[in-house]
Amino acid sequence: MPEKRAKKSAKRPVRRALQSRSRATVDAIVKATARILAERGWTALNTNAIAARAGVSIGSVYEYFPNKQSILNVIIDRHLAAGEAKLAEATSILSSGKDADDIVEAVVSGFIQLHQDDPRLHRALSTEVPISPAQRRRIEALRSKIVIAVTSALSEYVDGAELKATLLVETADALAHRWFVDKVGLPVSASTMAGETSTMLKSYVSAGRSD
Amino acid sequence: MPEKRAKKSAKRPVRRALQSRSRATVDAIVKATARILAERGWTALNTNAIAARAGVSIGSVYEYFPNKQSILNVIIDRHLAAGEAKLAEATSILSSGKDADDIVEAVVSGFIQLHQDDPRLHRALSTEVPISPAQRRRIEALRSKIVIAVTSALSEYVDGAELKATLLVETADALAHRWFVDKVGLPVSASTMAGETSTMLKSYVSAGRSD
Amino acid sequence: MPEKRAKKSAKRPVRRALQSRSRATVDAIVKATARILAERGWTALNTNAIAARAGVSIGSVYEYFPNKQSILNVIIDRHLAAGEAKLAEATSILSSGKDADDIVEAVVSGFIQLHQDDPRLHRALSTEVPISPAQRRRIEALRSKIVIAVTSALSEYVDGAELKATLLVETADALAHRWFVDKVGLPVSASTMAGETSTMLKSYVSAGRSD
Amino acid sequence: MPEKRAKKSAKRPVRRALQSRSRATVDAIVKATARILAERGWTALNTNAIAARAGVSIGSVYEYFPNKQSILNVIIDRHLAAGEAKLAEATSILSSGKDADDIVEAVVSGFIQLHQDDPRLHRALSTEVPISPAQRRRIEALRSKIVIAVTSALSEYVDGAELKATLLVETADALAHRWFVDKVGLPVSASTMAGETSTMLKSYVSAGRSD
DNA sequence: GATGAATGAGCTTTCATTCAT
DNA sequence: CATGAATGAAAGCTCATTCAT
Repeated sequence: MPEKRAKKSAKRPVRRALQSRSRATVDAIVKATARILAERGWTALNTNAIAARAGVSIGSVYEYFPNKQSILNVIIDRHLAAGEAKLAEATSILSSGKDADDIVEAVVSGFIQLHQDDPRLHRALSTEVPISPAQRRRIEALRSKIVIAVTSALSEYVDGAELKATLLVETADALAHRWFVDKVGLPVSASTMAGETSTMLKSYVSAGRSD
Repeated sequence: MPEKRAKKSAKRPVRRALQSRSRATVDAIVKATARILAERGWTALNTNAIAARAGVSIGSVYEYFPNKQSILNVIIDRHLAAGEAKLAEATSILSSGKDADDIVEAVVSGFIQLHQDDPRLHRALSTEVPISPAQRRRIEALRSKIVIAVTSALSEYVDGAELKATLLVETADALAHRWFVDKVGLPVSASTMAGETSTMLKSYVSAGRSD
Repeated sequence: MPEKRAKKSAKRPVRRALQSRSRATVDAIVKATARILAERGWTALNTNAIAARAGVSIGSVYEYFPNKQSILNVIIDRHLAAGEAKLAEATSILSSGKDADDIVEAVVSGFIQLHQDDPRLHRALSTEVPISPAQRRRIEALRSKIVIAVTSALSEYVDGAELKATLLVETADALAHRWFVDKVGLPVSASTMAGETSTMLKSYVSAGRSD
Repeated sequence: MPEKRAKKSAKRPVRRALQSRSRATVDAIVKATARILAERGWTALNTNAIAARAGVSIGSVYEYFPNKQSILNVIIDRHLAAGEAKLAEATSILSSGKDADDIVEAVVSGFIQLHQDDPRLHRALSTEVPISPAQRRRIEALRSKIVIAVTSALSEYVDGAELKATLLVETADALAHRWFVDKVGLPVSASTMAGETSTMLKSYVSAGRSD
């Protein structure tokens, strides 16, 4: 069995090669899942379809994932990671920001960017896929982090920063979802709605400030 | 033919008794469905569970509903009907309202009342249950009606009433959902959040008005 | 309860009236069954459909018939009775017949008349409805009777009457079914096929006769 | 990459082994279906019984067949294929035949062979199983082909070949069914009946020929 | 007797998961 | 490790039959 010896004698490279192959397989599975979810929805998502779409066997899917939910968890995790990345990115803007309006602008545009990236997948994740309590906690934790960051950024400009940050974040998130994911019944374009959203929130955040 | 007369005179009560039995069965099925949905979620909702929870046989479920989805449709319909009733009720307030602030108050409190009624069921319906395109259209139609009513009410007080009505309705709906259905991560009580929501929206709606 | 006394005091007329009502109900059920069978086939035949079509309640169906099969049995029985009636009628022709050709003619036209009466029902009965072994025996018994009658009629004209009668009866039955029930792929009209059938069978029956 | 080569060289046998396993499963399912149909009839045929009898799980049945009807289609197809094979085989006899009697003999014995092969299954297929319109067309198409072949074979010996071929084929088919499938009420052995059938048909076909 | 609501065994089918190859 | 055939619990639904009214 030459393969076996090869593995033993040259563990590192082969392992690394294998790992990259593994990673590729995992990635193919996750991407296939996301594609099916975005294109055909939760009801059409089954493990055989995932395997077929990923170009691997169903056995391989279970080689890398203990069950179907765990694939979804990866997708949700990636979404949350994207959210965290966006948060980190925004934090620098927030901290280096000039005034409260810039902060509102950063929050609103941050959520819009988040929802504009693959809105069909986003919709599926937020309205079809059953979320486990653990995932829900992770989502809320991220939300909380964002609120804290925004609170801290706002606190030097306004009073009652936490309350305002909470409203700002929730409203920006919900309305970005409506304008760019649901996209229905809008009297004007989504970006006009986004502008109006900013206007409303800037006015709200700045209301009654000390200066 | 005395039997015939006897039968005729007896038919009504029997018929009525039967009808009330039927209605009770239908009601038990719908209620059981709503209960399971609220308590154990869409994933746990199956026709056998519905029958068991309703205390009827699976056959009775299919005596009154052609399929599983149709039971859900009734529940969704009832929810929409509740929304429409609330709208009708609010409309009188809107039309007899004194100023723009009253309108905002009516919209915000209307959505809060809507979301406070069985929030777990509300959550299940809005984030788990697969909604058919037809149902989605009905939901959007109701939203649209509400926006129109609010637009009309606002138009005598402010400029750009439609845009403002849209933002007002969407924000009120989304935030009421967050404060009273999701109920997570709030720095203060839900009703304080609601008060803040009203404040923000009143200020937004009244901003830049002519007088 | 005046009805009850009425029943007791005037048993006969009421009983007869009831019996005729019963007979009407039974008849409606049987006719509805036959209609559904002829029009929509065995797969569409269920007891609720029968009750609805007969204009009676499902309970009444089970008042008069112990189960679904027993309704079918009545239909099959009626068909067999029609066959027996046709046989009795034909027997007089057979016995008063002038020659072997008349006998063949009588047999062929007898089967044609049998198959022409409601061919869709006939088709359903012969190719869809599951026949119980008991029914099959009854059918074979009737066949047997016919063969015996034909044998007896033929025996004064030909040798080997039983063999010839068997072939005659089976061929006439099978071909009448093909020409008038299946009605497919015929190069000429069904009645021309029937004429040819007679010709063939007359020639066969008369072949090698003593005269 | 020795593994790859090893895999490649090993793939074929494995693939073949898998294929033969699949084929064995498919075959077991089809055979089980045919057995149940022959022994216990259409009423007793359900997918669970098929799986149990085939010694496979119900899941495997649906791995290879999209639904119950498709299993039956395979059986019907096989029957039709057997009929077509018999036709092809008979055609050579027909074309190389010496006279009209040989043709009749070939047709009669062809149908007998067809019906003698698993007569119980044959009976179930022809009198119980619901045949789709498409299958019915296929059956009639085969019948039509046979009639055309026989017509062509007969046309050099007799006048009105098509009419005679139609009667010949229909009679041979129907009577072979009666003698070898239904097997009831025969005064003499099935093969004697078959001989008589041939005699009748030979005489009919040759009647009124020119020579 | 008549009614029709209720019953539940039993059917077809799906799909997450396992395991022999 | 990869494969994909096989598994079987579980779901949706039908319909002959029963039984309270």
